[in-house]
Amino acid sequence: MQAPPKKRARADADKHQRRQDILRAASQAFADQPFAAVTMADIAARAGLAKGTVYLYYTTKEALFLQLVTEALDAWFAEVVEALGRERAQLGPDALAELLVRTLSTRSELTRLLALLHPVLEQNIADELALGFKQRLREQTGAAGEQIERRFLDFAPGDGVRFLLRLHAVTIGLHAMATPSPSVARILARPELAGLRVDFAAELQAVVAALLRGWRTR
Amino acid sequence: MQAPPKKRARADADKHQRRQDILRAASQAFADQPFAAVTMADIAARAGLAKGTVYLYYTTKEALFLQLVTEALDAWFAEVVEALGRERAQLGPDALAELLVRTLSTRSELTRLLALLHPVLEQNIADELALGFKQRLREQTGAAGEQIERRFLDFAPGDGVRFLLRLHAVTIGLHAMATPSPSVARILARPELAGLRVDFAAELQAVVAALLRGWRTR
Amino acid sequence: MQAPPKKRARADADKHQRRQDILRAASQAFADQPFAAVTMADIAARAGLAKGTVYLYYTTKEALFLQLVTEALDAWFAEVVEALGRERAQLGPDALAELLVRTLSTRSELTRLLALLHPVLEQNIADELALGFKQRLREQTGAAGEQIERRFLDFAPGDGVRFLLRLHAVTIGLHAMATPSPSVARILARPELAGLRVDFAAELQAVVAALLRGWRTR
Amino acid sequence: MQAPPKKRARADADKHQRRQDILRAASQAFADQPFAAVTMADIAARAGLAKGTVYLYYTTKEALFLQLVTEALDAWFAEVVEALGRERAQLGPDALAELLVRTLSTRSELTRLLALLHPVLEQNIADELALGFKQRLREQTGAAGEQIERRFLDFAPGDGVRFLLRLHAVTIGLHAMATPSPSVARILARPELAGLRVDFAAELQAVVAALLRGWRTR
DNA sequence: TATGAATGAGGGTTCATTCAT
DNA sequence: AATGAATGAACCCTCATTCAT
Repeated sequence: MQAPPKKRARADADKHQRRQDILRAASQAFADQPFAAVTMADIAARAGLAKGTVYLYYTTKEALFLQLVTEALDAWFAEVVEALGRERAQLGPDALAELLVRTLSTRSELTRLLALLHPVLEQNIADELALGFKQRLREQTGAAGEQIERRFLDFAPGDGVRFLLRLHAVTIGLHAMATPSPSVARILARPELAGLRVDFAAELQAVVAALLRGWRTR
Repeated sequence: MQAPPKKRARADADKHQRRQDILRAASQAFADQPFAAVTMADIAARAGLAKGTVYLYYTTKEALFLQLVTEALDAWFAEVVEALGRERAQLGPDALAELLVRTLSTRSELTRLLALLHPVLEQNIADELALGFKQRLREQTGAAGEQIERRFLDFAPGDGVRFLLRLHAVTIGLHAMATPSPSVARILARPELAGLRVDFAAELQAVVAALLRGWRTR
Repeated sequence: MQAPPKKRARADADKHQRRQDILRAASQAFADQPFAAVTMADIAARAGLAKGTVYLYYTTKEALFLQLVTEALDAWFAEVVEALGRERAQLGPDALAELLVRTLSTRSELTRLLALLHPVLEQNIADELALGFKQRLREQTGAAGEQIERRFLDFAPGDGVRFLLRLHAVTIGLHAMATPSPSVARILARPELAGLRVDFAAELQAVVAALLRGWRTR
Repeated sequence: MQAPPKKRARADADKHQRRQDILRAASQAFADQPFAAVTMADIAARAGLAKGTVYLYYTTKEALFLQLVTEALDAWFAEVVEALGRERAQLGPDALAELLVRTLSTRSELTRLLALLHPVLEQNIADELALGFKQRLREQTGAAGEQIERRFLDFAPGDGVRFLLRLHAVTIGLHAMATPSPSVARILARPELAGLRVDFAAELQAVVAALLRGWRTR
């Protein structure tokens, strides 16, 4: 009982499709288990490919997931830019925070990946790949940052990028705190520990709004 | 020529001392390598003990490091409380942020451990241990939170704890972003990517100050 | 259906025995397959041990087999020295060659290992191990060399060691040529290729005798 | 920007050229790394061909290198025969040895390949190929052997071939011993281990000369 | 004939943890 | 309480070879 070999991807379009297939397979595998538990063999199997084939498209496991981050970030940036573009007037701190939190809190894959980005994914990738990722990040951050600067009065030039980086940090941290292990989740269910529970979306909203409200150093 | 077996720790004081020895050994080992690279064998050797002995005092590697976090947090809370106690008057956002950042940015072991806490340390510990840790955390957070509430005008009751949790999140996130892998560090050295570099202390100061400035929801 | 864990080897004697057990297991596995085909898992299984346990006694596969060479060489040197000691008078080239060939050609494990020694075994061992091996080799070669010098008139001081090294080389080379792959063995069975067949013992005898006969430079 | 597909080799001359190109590429790749480290992909790239194309000309990696041995041997035999032909008179053992050693010790590719021949190259080739190689070897050995018999008084008919096979064996063995791994080379640099160092050319000269000197069984 | 995408077997090694002594 | 021998799961990646295009 074995799947037939995949058709060979000769044209660029086919290759691109294959990369996408692998990415989808990785995304699926990542959906219900932590990064460390996802094996390349599993990804290959889900994509209907042999193990070695995956390595034709991604040189390492980290490189593969870095691409996943890239695409998830792209999608998020696109949504943010689009949403901001739809706004006619300036946004207040709460409205801006709400827009960002809404787009982030529905993207749990992205937030999980962001938490992985620095301690794991960026640890085993070629310089070239890292460079590409960072340059793209700079561009996206730059473009979205400018867009944000136009929608939020208190932002001076350059503040958009600064803000996005800080949003990134807050997202990472809150995500970690809001995602307890099963064991810890049980503990936190106790009433007396209610104060330590973190609701990702609510906290993110609160923190980002406050950050924006207090932005101007005066 | 081999070290003689350690004297048995019978009295409670001896046992406590042994636990401390192990903790110091772990701290040393952790100082110059990442968590994953620290082996229990290494810790045991540094403590002059056999591998098995370490397990008499800490049931898992994670439990051991959780204790390390506990002590590092204790020390930090103590310093914060002490420093706040020394202040006579109310503190402004910048001053409060400065106090917190100063005490945090000099404790790199603590910040590294905090980044590990949720994704790693809390993954493999007994419920009992997790409970103890969280309860202590609640107490410390509670006490320090109250103290902070007294020093910062905009804080309402309960805000101290909330703020500390958010500080925790920001610390985790900024630490991750400010600690690139060697490969990524090389990349970020390029002038055009200057905007993506994160200076832990400076950013923490900026974020925390803004957070405090914008605290009051009105 | 699983073997019970081996009793723990605490005493030095027990540990030595365990090393021997592993060595025997490796020897068995090596008897009917080439080095590359022997897996550490196989060796462990034959020794009734877990895979990891083997690594407590030998740090790498190569280190393990280097020990096998060591012991096989020890045994051969012992036999040679003993046999030479039994001779009362000087030996002629043919007699000396015969003695050496007899002791070598019955030790196919040794000759196979010698062929592996330089291109494989010495490739992945710690300097310390390599040093120990070479020093022991020097001692054994030195002792056996002196013994030989006493039994063969044409040898001047130092010639014993020189001769043994050359014997080593010839052994390696002839063994390689006398051990064709199945495919090549089939080919060489053809009558017209009879001239290319190499009989290890016969050739070794001829070469060594000639080498001795022609030793004196004069 | 990619190299265009190579023009198709239709004429026999073209095909022969392509085989030569591949051989040259393999030779280059083999020059600075061990056999195992040379990949077929590397060879193909150096030859400006696709991986699959190489397999149109050589069925396996071993077959390719066997051809390399063949050519290197051809060249050596040619040089030897030519050099012997230039000699007018008989050669003494030292002179004959010197001639052979000179021609061998400058051909490190050949000696490296010979060391590979039996344990590696002859392991994975079609019978047909092995047959061709052995037959050619027999012819070359036969021709060169006869030539040598004419130049060395002590040789009886058939001795030339016998001698060449033994020369082959000695070459293999001494090459292995004279080519230590980096680690072992470090070890052998110690003064007390000087006696175990093997200088390929010097040893080969000594052994071959002795072999010749002692040739006549009487 | 040329290409290069696809295949998939294959194994040494680490190390947290256990438990006999 | 201390020891340290024994356990065994876990896994990425390479690369010779094949074969559809």
